Amino acid sequence: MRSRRWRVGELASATGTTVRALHHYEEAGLLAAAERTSGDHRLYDEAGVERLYRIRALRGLGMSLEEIKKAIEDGSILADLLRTHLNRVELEVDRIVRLRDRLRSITQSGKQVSADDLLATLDAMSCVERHVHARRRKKKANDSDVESQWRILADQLRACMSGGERPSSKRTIALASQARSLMKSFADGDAEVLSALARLRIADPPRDLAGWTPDLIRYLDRALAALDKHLTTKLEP
Amino acid sequence: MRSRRWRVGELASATGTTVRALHHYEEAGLLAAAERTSGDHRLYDEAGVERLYRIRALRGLGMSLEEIKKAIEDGSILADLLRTHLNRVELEVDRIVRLRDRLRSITQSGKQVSADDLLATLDAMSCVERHVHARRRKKKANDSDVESQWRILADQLRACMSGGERPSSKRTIALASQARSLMKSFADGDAEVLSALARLRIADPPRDLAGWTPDLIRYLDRALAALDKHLTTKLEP
DNA sequence: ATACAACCTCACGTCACGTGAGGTTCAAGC
DNA sequence: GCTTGAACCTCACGTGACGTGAGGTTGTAT
Repeated sequence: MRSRRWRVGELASATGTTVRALHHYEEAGLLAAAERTSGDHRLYDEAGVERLYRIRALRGLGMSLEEIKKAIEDGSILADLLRTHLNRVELEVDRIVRLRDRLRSITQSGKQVSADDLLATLDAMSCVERHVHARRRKKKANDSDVESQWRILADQLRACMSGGERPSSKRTIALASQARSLMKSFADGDAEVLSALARLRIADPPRDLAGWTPDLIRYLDRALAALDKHLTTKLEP
Repeated sequence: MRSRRWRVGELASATGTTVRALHHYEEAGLLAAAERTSGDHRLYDEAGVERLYRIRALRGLGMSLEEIKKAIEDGSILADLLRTHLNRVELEVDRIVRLRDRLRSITQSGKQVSADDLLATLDAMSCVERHVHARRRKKKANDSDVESQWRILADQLRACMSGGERPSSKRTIALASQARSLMKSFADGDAEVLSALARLRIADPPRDLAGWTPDLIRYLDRALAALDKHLTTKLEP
């Protein structure tokens, strides 16, 4: 029972990547060939194809290769990643359609193009590019600050949970709001994708920080839901 | 009559770019502030906003900053660039909708995801990213080869034009086909955008190559149109 | 005067590859 | 078996559009 195999050029061409990228992923410890021929040619299998999809999807979500490396060993379910990816693509469709509509309106109006038109167009353009920005912002700056904030937040949230406070209590909601702020700084405001990433245990809160146990994360999820409900109620026009 | 002014941070924030990028564009000779305050703060005007739009739109079309610098001094009409940009965005909408539809179909099917599904998804993903690839491919490799090919092609096409051949003659169409191949290698197959870029005198054929006069470019345009008509007639099922 | 945000220039660093060099392997055709 | 050319290998320098931080000045509000 010999399963399918792809040489590096075949895989690159079938997936629209490059041989160089596949080499690079192997060097980076992300994706090794299933085997080598006697002549040392790489042969990838179906598991490799799936792994390549994971790599490229997570990269599209703004993660660096180093982060992808960590995330990809999680044994997360492919279907979850597909859903997260789809959510992200839906957002991108919305953004680019918005830009298209703006450009259509400008080019069809026959009037002189105003500076405000161009400013708004430029802003829409940067929204389309936003995922690239998010990737590049993931630098070391203030990592220790962010980590200590997460740790403090975990302590406070655990006190609420241990003390039997409902996720919708005033205090818990305030902490959830803080958590949201921290999370926003990671993924540039895409709250919906963020919560999906959190479920994938990829995004903040960092998994390797003491205190952020699965039950605490679930508690935070419920607090975030309560926060959303609270905000919706409060903001009804 | 004092027109509007933006400080660098205001412009960056209104357009979704960064202060650093605006600094960089100034260094690169792409976009200078209209004036400076007594404290040396930059002040941009409406012409600067327009120029920033041009820069970002051309960058989105895959050009390097150096190429943008050349292109932007052409005195081309803003409306033409807006149209070209819109054409490009329409293509991008198509591509990302295709990817979204594929992801929807996979996540909703409830069946095991096959390697072929993933291969096709990865390919669709790379189509979405295609403009980034085109930018990165503009390297020195084979520039002299490409230039000589363009030169030879110009000579041959001029012979047809001077000899009074219609753009739809067999020989002219064959040359147009060759031109299309050369153009494809530049912009990764986006023929529609390519012809728009050619009209903007941005893309190939290179403007600084002897022989590619405006009348010859117009002749090529007509030959390309005749080629398209010829192909459509030939390929009718 | 003080405080803080926004600004200035300078300059090293980034990251996911691109590119080319120099060589080997593979497969098809004769 | 030999030849040819495409596909493959490893190695390693280079890339480009900024990101980031340092150290200082300017502008505005209190």
